[in-house]
Amino acid sequence: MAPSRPTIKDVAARAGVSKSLVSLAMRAPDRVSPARLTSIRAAADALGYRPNAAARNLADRRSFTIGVLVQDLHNPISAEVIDGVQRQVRASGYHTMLVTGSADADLERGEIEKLLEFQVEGLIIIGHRMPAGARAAVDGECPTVIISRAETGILGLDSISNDDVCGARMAVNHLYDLGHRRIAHITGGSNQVALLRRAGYEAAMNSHGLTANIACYEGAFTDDGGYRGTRLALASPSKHSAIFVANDLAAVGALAAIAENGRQVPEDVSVIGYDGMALGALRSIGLTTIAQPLASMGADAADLLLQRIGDPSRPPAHVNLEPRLIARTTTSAVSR
Amino acid sequence: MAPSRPTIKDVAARAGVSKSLVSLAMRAPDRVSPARLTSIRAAADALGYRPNAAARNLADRRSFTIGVLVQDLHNPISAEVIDGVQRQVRASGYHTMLVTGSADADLERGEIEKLLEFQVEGLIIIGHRMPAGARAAVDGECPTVIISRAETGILGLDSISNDDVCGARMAVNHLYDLGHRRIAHITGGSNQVALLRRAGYEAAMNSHGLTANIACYEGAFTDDGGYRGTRLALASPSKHSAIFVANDLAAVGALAAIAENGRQVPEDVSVIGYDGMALGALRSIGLTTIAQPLASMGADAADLLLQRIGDPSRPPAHVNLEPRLIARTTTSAVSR
DNA sequence: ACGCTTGATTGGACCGTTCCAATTTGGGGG
DNA sequence: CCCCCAAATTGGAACGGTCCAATCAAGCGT
Repeated sequence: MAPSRPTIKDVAARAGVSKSLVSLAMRAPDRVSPARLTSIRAAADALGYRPNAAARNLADRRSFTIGVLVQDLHNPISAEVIDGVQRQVRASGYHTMLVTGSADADLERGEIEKLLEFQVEGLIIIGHRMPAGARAAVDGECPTVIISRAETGILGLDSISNDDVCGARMAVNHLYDLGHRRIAHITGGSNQVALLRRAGYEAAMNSHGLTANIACYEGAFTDDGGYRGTRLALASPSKHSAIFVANDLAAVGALAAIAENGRQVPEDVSVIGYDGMALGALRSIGLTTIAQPLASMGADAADLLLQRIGDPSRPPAHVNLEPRLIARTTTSAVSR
Repeated sequence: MAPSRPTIKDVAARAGVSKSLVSLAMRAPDRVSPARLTSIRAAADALGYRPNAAARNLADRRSFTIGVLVQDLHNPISAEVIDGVQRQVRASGYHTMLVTGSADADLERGEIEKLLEFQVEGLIIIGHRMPAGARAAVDGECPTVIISRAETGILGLDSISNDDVCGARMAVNHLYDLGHRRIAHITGGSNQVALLRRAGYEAAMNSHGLTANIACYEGAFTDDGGYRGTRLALASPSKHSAIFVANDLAAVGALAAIAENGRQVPEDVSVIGYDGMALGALRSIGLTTIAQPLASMGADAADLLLQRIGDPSRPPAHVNLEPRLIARTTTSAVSR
């Protein structure tokens, strides 16, 4: 019932040649005579031959595959980064093997282990968390690039990130240019990324001479975090005319808090987020935001990785891409 | 520089035993004497030994891997389905290899081909489009389950879907129970899924004796599609008090159209979507919806696949899961 | 015609495992 | 003590490819 897939040997037999020639025909068609080539090809698809990757990888001692660990598949941001990675990886004749991380560090480690067992030639980690166990395992064994916003070059790995400090300044500058002075910040918690964005906010405020107006409210990178932080901000005596929220998801939460408070966006309060997730572009939301160049980050990561595969001794590089402002409808000039 | 990974042979040498014993120790530790086991293990991790999956798969003639093709990674729905698949697949000792489809049918076909070369033991396709070229390739070669809302058993494949007709009726019934009678439907276009939902809407309207009130407006499964369809609906002379939109994304577009029209949700118009995407749960949106049991669909698909792997001759099964209503804030009793 | 170069083809070793038949060990019972 | 059996261990043949050195088959210039 299970005639098990035909092998190169079967093809050879049917075409009346040696298996070596079949192998050659597959890899370098121009090195076998046209006549043989034809009959080999005929035999191959008469039999429905499909090369066995395991055997090929074993013999080649390489897999032409690069592994991608996505820590949070639910984050819509991941999809875009993956697109970028795939496009670039494919263009170089490599193939991609995707694996999802999870809160469970052991599972995550297991996934990486699998990837390594499969002899991936490189690893791309998408997410801002360095898989704990994986670090050691990966280190020095397999070229790795981490796409994240944090851990800037702390490890000896290549990394790609967006420039959070710069992005945060862009956000503040945008509001400043619109005439806002009482600009509050809803933080994203105490993780690396959130701290950088906060630092950028403070730096920009300072450079505009608005040191006295700096006001940070505790939030988180979630709908709820933004909602709660914003309630705090609205309750404060200082009447903020604009709010820079640590990420888009939280900014959407901020919108809810503002509406609940009976104020209008952007008439009473302007809101700007960070990330550029597709969600913000929806008509009902129209969130102004600082967009990370997600696809580029993916593509650059792939480039970096391929370079390192080519030259493992190259010193680790850290690429920090500049995000860009997308002005939509949640920000407007301050009203007198 | 590249000492290339140690093999089972290196471990054997270092532990002073034969490679066969090392192999055995890895697979069935209890069949090796404790003393040897200890020294083998010591040698293994002194060397940082990691089994070579290619070699193992070759020798075993199986991969313990199942391939997953995700047609639209950007659709947040995919992530949840994948979660379900992974959980179940892992529980059975299998491993998952994820691959993304794309608009380009050739690329998609290529990805499936790769999966098959890797000797995956089964295939799960997430998406409502049957990868054109893949169909033939896959057919009869590799157990396959398709998770989709359409193609109900048309193919000889196992499939999982949610019951769109039933879900649409639930949506209408919910509105009906709230006292609504002038219920409009914004369609999702002319694809299979959209048609089923529309059919469910019409059936429900009929069974409530509201045949005369049936009103479908052309839309699409996008933010914009919902927006446009809803504008049509609002412009019509029949004053609809409630709108059932073909999916959540479009429902969010509907919300925008309604707001733009100066009406309130749910006071003036109730809105209900379909899918249950996470987005709808955001505070700013609070969309009432018919939620597909995404994780269950994934898990069931995995189960089905594993069953079929166990018994390839089992006749194809089609599981149609019932969705459930999640009432949030975009629907309320009709106001007199 | 003839040795030669060149291109086409082949046989067999090898990649890192698993598996099985065969061999070695280690006691226990008589 | 020796014999026998079970448990522990080993050697070598697959698995399905790739690659290389060796063999074969043509042309070609002189």
